[in-house]
Amino acid sequence: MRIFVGNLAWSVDDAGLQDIFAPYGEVTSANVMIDRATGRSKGFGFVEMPSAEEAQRAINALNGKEVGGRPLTVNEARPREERSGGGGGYGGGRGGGGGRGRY
DNA sequence: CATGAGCGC
Repeated sequence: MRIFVGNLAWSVDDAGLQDIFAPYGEVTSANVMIDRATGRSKGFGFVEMPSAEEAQRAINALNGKEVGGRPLTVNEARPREERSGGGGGYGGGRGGGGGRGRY
C-alpha cells in the first residue's frame, strides 16, 4: 500500500522516512519529495509497504506522531495520474463498503 | 539560512 507522509521535518530524508516506518512493517520503498528548485525537502513523501494491514497500522501509529519536531501527517496516498496522458481530477468517492474488498 | 502548503516520477 502506498502511504502519504506530510508535515515532515527538514531533517527527514528517504532513509529517515523508511527508518520511521521500518519497525511497523516491511518497507519496500520510501521517498521524500525534494523540490528541485531549491533542493530542500517539500515536507512530504511517500512510503510503499507490501503489507496493507501493517501499512494501516503504521498509519494509525505514526499519524500525528512527532518526528523531527513536527507531528507527522500520515495517510493513504491518492492514486497518482500518469505523467503522460491528460485528464485530471479524482473520480468518485472513497470506495464503497469501506476497507476490505476494494482490491 | 530556501522554511512550511501540501499528494511524487
